[in-house]
Amino acid sequence: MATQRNYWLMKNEPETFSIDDLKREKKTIWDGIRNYQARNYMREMRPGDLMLFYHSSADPSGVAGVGKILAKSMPDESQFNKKSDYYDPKATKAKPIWDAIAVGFVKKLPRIVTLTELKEDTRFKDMKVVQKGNRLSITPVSEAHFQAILELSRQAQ
DNA sequence: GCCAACGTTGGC
DNA sequence: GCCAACGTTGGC
Repeated sequence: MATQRNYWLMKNEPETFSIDDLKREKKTIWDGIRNYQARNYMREMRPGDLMLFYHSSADPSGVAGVGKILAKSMPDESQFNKKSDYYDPKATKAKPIWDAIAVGFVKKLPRIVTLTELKEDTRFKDMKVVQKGNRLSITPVSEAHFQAILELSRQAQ
């Protein structure tokens, strides 16, 4: 039986790393996630899964592109690095706490599908990212929501 | 820059 | 194991 492909949404501030950066670098290691729920979602990711690259704290905030999960999650090296902002003194090589995930560039959307649009369209009312107070940087997305966002990006706003 | 939401920490 | 204090996220 074929493995089910899953879909995700991953937030990042474009000032730090944007869809254009991913396009230029082709792939990246998504690290620095320090939230257990987000980490657990990373551990569920499988090669071939697709993700919506969401620009947060941006003007405008919204979905900017698509990436592909390239490999299963691995220990996040920054947790061992005392000089890193993401250093975690509780983590050891033998017992890592945090994971990172390799993400490849797939495409930049023709235009950003903004958070405002997603909130105004009742089709997306069950999406985690539009729900009030959701700060989680990684959330699962249904295939229907994923496809609908790509379709919206092909239409003028 | 404000602040609501909410996850984490640590004293008890 | 409770919960107050604190820190962070992220839209506005």
